[in-house]
Amino acid sequence: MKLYGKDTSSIPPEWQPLARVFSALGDEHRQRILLLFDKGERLNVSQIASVSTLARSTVSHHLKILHEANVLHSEKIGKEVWFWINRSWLEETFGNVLDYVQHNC
Amino acid sequence: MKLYGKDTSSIPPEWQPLARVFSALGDEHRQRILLLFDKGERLNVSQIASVSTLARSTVSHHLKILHEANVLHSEKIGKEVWFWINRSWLEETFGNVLDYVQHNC
DNA sequence: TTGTCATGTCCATGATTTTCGATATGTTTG
DNA sequence: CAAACATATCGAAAATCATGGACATGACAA
Repeated sequence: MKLYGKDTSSIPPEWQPLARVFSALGDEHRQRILLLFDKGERLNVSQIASVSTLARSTVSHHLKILHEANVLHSEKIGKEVWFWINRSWLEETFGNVLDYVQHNC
Repeated sequence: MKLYGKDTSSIPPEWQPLARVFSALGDEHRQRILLLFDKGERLNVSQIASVSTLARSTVSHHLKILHEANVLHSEKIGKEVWFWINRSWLEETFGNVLDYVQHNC
């Protein structure tokens, strides 16, 4: 059994950024938001909110979580904030997970 | 913008098993439990509970969620229930995700 | 059969997260 | 500058989830 520290109360530091991605994606609304993006597309908050059943402020909250987990990039241009998928981070993250599974499971 | 249905209130059916994996892994205690397993190792509930700060019934609860998400296999042998990582499912799942990211993001 | 052990389930409490409306901030436009 | 707009943040209510103790079940051992 692999133990990091004396018990299971904490995640090894190198797994923490990854753990954040999973937590961010562990919500149906956020999963659904991600699936909205076409390849390379950028969407602003209004566009996302307009196809959502949620209030605008709630969408904003979910976008913040996705952004903090590095899943989405964002850039403010004028009044609007544009979001797009952080492809390289997701590739790296899931590449590492797949690697881990293949070599350690 | 890719829309499944009229709004963002549901996940396309083909994504649902995957969404369940993310939800299951979106919790630190469950992430930590997974990291316990050595390559090919099987662990029973007592072993996992003994290195956890959580009560046995709570560990049981988390194991159930991981099992329902297909992340863990389980088999009852005598009094004990043994759990092990569903490697092939995780490989397939994260392989698909990586593929999706590489071709659609 | 009785006792013990490993685990699961139920229930009530507490903690966390989600949610929306109101308000605040910063930007463009008239 | 004032109005209109896009978004973020705050705060409180609602919903969901995690948690542990008590009890139930099922297996083995005496």
